[in-house]
Amino acid sequence: MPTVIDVAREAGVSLATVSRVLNGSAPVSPVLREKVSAAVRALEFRPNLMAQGLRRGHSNTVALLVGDIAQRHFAELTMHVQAALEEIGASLMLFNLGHSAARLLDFLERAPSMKLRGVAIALSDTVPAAVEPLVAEIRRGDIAVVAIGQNLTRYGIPSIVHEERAAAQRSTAYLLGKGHRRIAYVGRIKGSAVGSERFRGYRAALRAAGVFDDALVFDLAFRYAAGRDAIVRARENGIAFTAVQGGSDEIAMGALAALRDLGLRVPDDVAVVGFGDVDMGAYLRPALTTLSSHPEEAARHLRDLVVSDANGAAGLILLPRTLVERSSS
Amino acid sequence: MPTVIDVAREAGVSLATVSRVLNGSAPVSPVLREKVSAAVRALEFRPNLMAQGLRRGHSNTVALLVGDIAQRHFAELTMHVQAALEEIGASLMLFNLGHSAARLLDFLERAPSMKLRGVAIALSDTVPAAVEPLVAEIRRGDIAVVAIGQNLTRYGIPSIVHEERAAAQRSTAYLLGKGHRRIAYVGRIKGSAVGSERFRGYRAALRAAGVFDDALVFDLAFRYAAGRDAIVRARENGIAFTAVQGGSDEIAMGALAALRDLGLRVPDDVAVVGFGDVDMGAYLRPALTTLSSHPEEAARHLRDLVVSDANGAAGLILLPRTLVERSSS
DNA sequence: CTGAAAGCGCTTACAG
DNA sequence: CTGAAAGCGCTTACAG
Repeated sequence: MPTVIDVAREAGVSLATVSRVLNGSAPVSPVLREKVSAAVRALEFRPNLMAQGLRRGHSNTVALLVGDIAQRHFAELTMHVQAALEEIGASLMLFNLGHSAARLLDFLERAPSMKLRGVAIALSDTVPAAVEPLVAEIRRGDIAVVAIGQNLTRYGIPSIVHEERAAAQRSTAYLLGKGHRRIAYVGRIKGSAVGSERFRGYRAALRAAGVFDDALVFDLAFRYAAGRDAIVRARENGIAFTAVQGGSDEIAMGALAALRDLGLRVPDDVAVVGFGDVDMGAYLRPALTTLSSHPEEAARHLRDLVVSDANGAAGLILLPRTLVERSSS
Repeated sequence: MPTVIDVAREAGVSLATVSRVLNGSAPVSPVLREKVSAAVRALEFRPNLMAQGLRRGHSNTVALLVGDIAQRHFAELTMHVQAALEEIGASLMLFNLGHSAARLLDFLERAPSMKLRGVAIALSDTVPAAVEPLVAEIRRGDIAVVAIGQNLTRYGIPSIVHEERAAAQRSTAYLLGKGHRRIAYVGRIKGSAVGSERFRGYRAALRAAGVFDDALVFDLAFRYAAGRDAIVRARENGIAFTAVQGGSDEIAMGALAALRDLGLRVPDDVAVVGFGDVDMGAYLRPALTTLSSHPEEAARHLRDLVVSDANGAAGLILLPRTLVERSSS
């Protein structure tokens, strides 16, 4: 692998000039610039990223911490984040937390030594206050820290979030508008900050209509199993309902399967609404009514925050969700 | 951030001793070892990964190139690869190719300058021969290159693959055993090496039974849409069949939706079999019959190859698939 | 077993 | 506009 020394020799200039041409960090005469460019091409030179990183104090890598990449919306987010970072020449380091707060803290502790360009925290789980000093330490190294999907501005972290409470409220109101009064909520998952946020919207809508009933709220396992188990258990306990608001599309899909197994028709006997508009939903039969998500937009905002070195602001960027009506409701 | 110099000063030893204790690279007397450890703890020292990488000649990051992270099985693979790499203290850099060969070549060209520890290529798309010299160049830098999901041993790349042809053949034989004679294949996707490999197994089974019919082979779009479009088009063209072998679970899911839309019952009118056993399949109704995948095992093998610095061997590791029978067939 | 010194490949004051 | 030199923070021969 050729180094800047080789390029300098080939071009007949100093190391400094090579570096200046490469980075455009200082004016260089057209003659030397062309010589350097020719040498770079001839040698197929590419700067050693480790050396560059050491010297500059940071790499061009952004770490994305996701709550659980097995969940569809995190996979979609990951895809868009990778693409958005690529636009600014940054690489994506992926770290899957698997819903573990311990793993989050562990990573944040190690982050300063990694010399990252940024850290994006994408979690639905409740984030412990212990992250605050760790984030402060990371920022001391001039690393951008951004939250996606959950509002962490209370820890001074700029956050890009979808509306959750208002969206769930709107969705529940939609079901109320269709005449439903017994609407179950599946997905106030224990430890999920986002899940309980959505729950609050659901509850607000039902309270406003005077039909909130705690017996219709289920917080069980997670993903498909949660949806299925909630339906099965409700049946066992003789709890009646005519609609289900899922805490996620995957939970709603699990509910659809359980309803089918119990011989209930959707939407005739029970209407089902998901959350997140995961691509699969449109291909289910009945297709899943849901609330949209905008991972691509979130990724774009993340990219911009990394570029502008967001630290300091700790602003909140809010992405709206819209109801996507399909045949399950 | 404290450096080794700070640790050395704190411990009253030389830099070399600090490094030796940190890396266990040479014997150090118990007394000094303890002094260094104490200093490391006191200062909460963590080695600068950029400096370490520059000096050692490589980082501890492994790049995973996936064909399309939007496809479920790539997301699952990514999850397991991240976990497996973590066991050896390595980080995962994720690069999504989006089925673009140009992007693959581009990444491989840049790879040597990244000073990675390894590159894992997980693609279903046909890989052009142009990768061969690029891979050779990468290896010159002592970076392990491994293929997952597609046999690239012809380019000298050790490969971890699932059986494809034999599995598809077995699956098709299973449908034949159920009495089906008109079995459609959806998923010989243009440019998909893995897809056409599966197709060959399907064809072999049907030819052995003397019932292969090219009119029943569909290679259209990809993912859900492929399955849906194939069914719709077959219907429009009056092509009859009683079973569908999908080139992937997602394609099969699209087919299920289309069949439902056309008023056909599964499995009574048409049986459907997928490929890959993506988690969603078990929650569909009817649940999807499919062929298993073993991403966790693949990730484990990858980890081992990275550790043993696989280059040179170029062996083939074959993972078996088994038929997972559910209600769609 | 231990330390002083060189060097990995860059970038950036500093001096001209 | 240009170059010689220092230095980012490690690791590893080399000498003792």
